Amino acid sequence: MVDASAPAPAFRRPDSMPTDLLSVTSPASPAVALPAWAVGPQHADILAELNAEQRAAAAHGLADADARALLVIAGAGTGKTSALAHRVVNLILHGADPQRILLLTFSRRAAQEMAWRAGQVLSRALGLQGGEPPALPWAGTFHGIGARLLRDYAPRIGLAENFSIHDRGDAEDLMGMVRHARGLSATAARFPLKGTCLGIYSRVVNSGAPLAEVLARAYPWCAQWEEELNGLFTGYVQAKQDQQALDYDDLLLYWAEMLGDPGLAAELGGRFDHVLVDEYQDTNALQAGILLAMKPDGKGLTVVGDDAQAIYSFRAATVRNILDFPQRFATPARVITLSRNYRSSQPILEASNAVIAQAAERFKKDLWTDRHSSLKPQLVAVSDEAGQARWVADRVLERREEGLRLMAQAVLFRTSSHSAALELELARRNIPFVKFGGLKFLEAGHIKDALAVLRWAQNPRSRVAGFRVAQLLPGVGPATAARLMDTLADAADPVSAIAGFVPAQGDIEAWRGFAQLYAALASGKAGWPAELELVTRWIAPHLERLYEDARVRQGDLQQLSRLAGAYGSRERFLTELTLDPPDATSAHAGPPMRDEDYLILSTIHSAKGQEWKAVYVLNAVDGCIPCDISTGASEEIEEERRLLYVAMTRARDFLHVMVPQRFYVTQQTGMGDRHVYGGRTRFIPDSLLDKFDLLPRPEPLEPIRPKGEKPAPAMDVAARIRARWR
DNA sequence: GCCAGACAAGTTTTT
DNA sequence: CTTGTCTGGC
Repeated sequence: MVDASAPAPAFRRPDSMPTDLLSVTSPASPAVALPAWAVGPQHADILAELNAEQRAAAAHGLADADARALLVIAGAGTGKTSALAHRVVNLILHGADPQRILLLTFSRRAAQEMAWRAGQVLSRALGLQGGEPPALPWAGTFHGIGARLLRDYAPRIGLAENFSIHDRGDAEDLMGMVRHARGLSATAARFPLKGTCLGIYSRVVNSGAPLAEVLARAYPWCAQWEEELNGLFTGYVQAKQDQQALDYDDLLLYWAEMLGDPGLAAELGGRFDHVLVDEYQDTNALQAGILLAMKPDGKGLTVVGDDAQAIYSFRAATVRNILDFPQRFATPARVITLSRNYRSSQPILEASNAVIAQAAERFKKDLWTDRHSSLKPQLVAVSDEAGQARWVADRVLERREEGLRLMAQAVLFRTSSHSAALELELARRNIPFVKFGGLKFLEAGHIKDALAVLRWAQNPRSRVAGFRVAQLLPGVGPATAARLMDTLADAADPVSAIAGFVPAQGDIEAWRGFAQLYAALASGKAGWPAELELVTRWIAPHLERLYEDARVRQGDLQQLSRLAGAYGSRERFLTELTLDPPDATSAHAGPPMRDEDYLILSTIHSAKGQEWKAVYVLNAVDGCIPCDISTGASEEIEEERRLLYVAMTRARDFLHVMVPQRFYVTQQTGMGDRHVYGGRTRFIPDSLLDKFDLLPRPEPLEPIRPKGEKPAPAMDVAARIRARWR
């Protein structure tokens, strides 16, 4: 048994990590138990700075000895983080042990911010000056906490302690290998791709629903493969266990299964006096099950969320979790609603409220604010994406002239690729930006290659890693790699097995070089992060051979090396990178300097929980918001509506909703690019137009016509654009 | 039997 | 840009 006070292996994000500057930088302070003198009635009254609703949430169950579970419905910008942080501090001031408080958040960034805020409040309450406030050792994501608990309990549940954690890509690769091994890549009718298979599998695990139901509801086009999929998943689970690997879902699933044992459930539940969960609307059935198993009577359980901001159903999150929460307990939970918005101006709030008011089912709450303003949000008609990019860039610069830093402004969009035109425009004008969401650093092929080498050294049984690495060598393809992994599976000593392996058509010299590298890594003599240098040096010539743009990729590897120095060991590096990948990409070669100013570009999903003074929402047209893929079931439409609501409520003072009149879809070659007239998003119908300032200020349209045809008269186009606004 | 390279197709959102 | 499939060459 590892003591709960042991330093958290998976929980400290190194300060020097480049992406860190994008979030609140919290000093990673060690867990400090409060001195006895600090606990008592003499502390400052921290609750005085809250409003009545927040205070009720922060004080629930303390003064009045009300032991019910607590549900806090916290609308956008209502000071949710503050209320939660104050609750944590209040608990501590009333004698709760910080080591026994479990704080579950949606992202690591949110966890850090929460821990930091709580630390601030606590310092103030205790009148601490300077010095490090006590930290919350058990603040993290469900997945992160799961990983940590599983490392602790591994010996007791028959799990290898050095289990690998597969990220999405690894999991897909393994699924692909099993898919192939079972002959499913050569079926007459096309079998679902490995990514789709993993999606289905993940959905089954996270929703707890039977495969047939998941197929019918979310993957109807794969329904004919139910039997094969079932077999595939059996093989996939077996493969994971054979190589001692857990995927993201397993981190929750093993945790939940562990709680199925009454003894362990009592032990785990008893380990924490208080469990607080943020963003509860985005948890799934599996996560809800974990909470219930840990706190069956609801005592000590607090969940906070906003059903109007549920945007993760694709991850099997269900808004039912929050809607049904009060009734899950013998004594129903207490519900407190925070409705005072501290973020947005009155007109922005009104427009956002109007958008969400059209939603079908929700906890009723109309947010209010006293931040009056005469400035309505703008609904801006532009010709097309290029015009949109120019308009946004113009406005961003204008605002900066007015004194609003780039960092106080953000551009939000539904899909990562929607910012492409804008990125070009920004680059052209030398406006620095950082983009969140979309393809990540770690998903690039060459980064995965390098990490696979390390992962393979860490866990020689990792078939996914070995399979990938072996194929970097000239003359080694899937067949040889598979043979190698088979040989290795039976071998007692992986190092000599690799050294002794002879690739039939491979380059013997190249193979020897790799065997030496592997031996060096396995011995651990080089130490960390020197090991990564060895890998980088070894991999360079291979990248040269495999990729056209090898030089750029070399640069990325150096970036990886820089990251590596901040972690204590190879194991930590791999684990933390998997659970908390750097989530920003930027136009710069390296990360921007700390004092540099840059514009934020972000998917709406990644913008959750954040706010900016000025917000630009791109492509508010049908087909983008709602996304044309998600226009099937009405539930999906509702989620897209909430997505727009989330985007709009990020704005404090200025909100611009962009409506390009013409939107291109790239089609197959030969037919040329097509365009669609999606029209303004259905979530802002005519009846809501009075909530906005309309800016029909279209850019001049380029003629759109097949070759050889005369351009349409300009007047036609202009009339058409006016007609859009009626 | 196996690899490398060419070609086509599918690309939402994320721990 | 990546993944899957097909084909030519060893």
